[in-house]
Amino acid sequence: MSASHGFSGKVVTRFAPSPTGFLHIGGARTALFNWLFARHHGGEFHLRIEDTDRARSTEPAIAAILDGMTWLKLNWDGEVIYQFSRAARHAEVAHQLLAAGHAYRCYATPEDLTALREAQRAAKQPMRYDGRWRDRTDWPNDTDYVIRLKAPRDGAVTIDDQVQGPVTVNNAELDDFVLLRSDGTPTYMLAVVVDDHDMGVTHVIRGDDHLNNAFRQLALIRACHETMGQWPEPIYAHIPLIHGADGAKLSKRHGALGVDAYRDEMGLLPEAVENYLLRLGWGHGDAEIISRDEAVQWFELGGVGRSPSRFDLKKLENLNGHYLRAADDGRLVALTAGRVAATLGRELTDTDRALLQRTMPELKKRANNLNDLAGSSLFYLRSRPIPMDEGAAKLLASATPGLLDRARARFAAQDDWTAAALEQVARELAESEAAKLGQIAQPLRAAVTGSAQSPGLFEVLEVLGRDEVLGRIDDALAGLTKGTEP
RNA sequence: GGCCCCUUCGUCUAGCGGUCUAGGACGUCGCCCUUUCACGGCGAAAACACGGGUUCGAUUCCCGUAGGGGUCACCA
Repeated sequence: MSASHGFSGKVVTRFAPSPTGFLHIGGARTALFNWLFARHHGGEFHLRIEDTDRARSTEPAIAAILDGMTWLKLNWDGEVIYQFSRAARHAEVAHQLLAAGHAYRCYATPEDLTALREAQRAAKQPMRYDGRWRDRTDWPNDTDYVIRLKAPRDGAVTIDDQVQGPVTVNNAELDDFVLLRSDGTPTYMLAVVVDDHDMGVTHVIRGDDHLNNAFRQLALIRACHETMGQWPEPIYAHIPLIHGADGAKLSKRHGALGVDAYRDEMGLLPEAVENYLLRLGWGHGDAEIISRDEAVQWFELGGVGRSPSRFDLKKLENLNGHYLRAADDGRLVALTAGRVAATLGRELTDTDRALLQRTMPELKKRANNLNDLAGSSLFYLRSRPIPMDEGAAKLLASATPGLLDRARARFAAQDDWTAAALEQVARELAESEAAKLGQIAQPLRAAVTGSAQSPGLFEVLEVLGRDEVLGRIDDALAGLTKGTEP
């Protein structure tokens, strides 16, 4: 028997994270795929918070998930659904199943179950609930019980997974799992099936780690169908997990961070993260830079690979550099202002912002993330004397003696303070000194920017203005600096 | 350990029996541009895990082996 094949009708997907930690990169990709699939088919995408585990679910985690989804612009349709609020409905279904004979009361204590598992382990048998209460009716009347599904014991189930292909599991591998806990709250297995049904979810797209669960859920769905009628089976798509750069499970060390870390600590743009996540495990010919419109147009489950992929920060950063260069300058000013102000230790003035805006086209070519971008703009905004890094100090130390003084003299006499005119001055000086332009430009760059690298020197001189430039040269000549900075 | 899944350059991938002396991207290296660093341009090295089949023909299909991953709760 096969789960489900062709599909016609409105597509409904959902992203259902449990708020026990932050929205990590794998979850974000699952959300993205669900979002894209729904948008591609003109369907609906819902967000459901699986907070049935009261002890582990937290408010900050919920806030982080919503925040991350919003940052990535993965807008969901309708209200956020909190699973815990539907507990009564879940219990209702469990009791209907119980009444119909598709589920049963189990009075086994945790100690019984532990002993059972111990025995199975010792005998090298698979560790599964043995169904000891499956057919009993001699129920104690003063003891709590759980409700277990009376799962089929014979035959096999095949799921036609849209990513993994057909996967078959023998029912003998599955045990009678718990639907309703002894305190009356639903387990994940029950809650997912009931909520997906009630929400009209047509396609369940989730991490590969849930593939095994799909068989249990299908057994439950079929029991529901027989009990309550009209309980359609969703189409499944289990996407491969993301691993760390070393091939091991993604851990905090390699990127299993909250998406907020990508935004705040790493200074990445949401469109870059989206593009990267899209290409991780999915391809469309040779396409690398993919706009959101193209992604919506092209995305299909058949394009999702079957094997796990490794997280590659280098590629993400490269992509981020691409989107940084393509980003609007005003937006980049807004995104870097906070970082710049924090380093400078003061609020930015309108003049500062105008300066950032003006220099952004050149600065953004040299940065792959917002941290570097902010850092590269600092020299424009600092007041004298500016800090000098090691490379700059070296350039100054090895400069032709007296050359910087003579350059200063020429610039001091210069009226037309434009990049083109200043370059002309420098070239004339180089010629009269029989020096290469670099011999003048490099020490000058060091003096004026405090660094061995910067945007085009003459543009920098123009932006800084004559007084500031001459002052900085004087500082350098006097060996006056704030010391080295990283 | 049982069950399930996966396996093309270092990494992400294209390839859906012949078009593959295997394409693109990141990374690496070289060259060009050049006042530095970038950006940009050009180029190089770099892969079908292994063994059997099927076939006129396998990277593509099947079966093993090896390696990797997932999962086995009154967690989700």
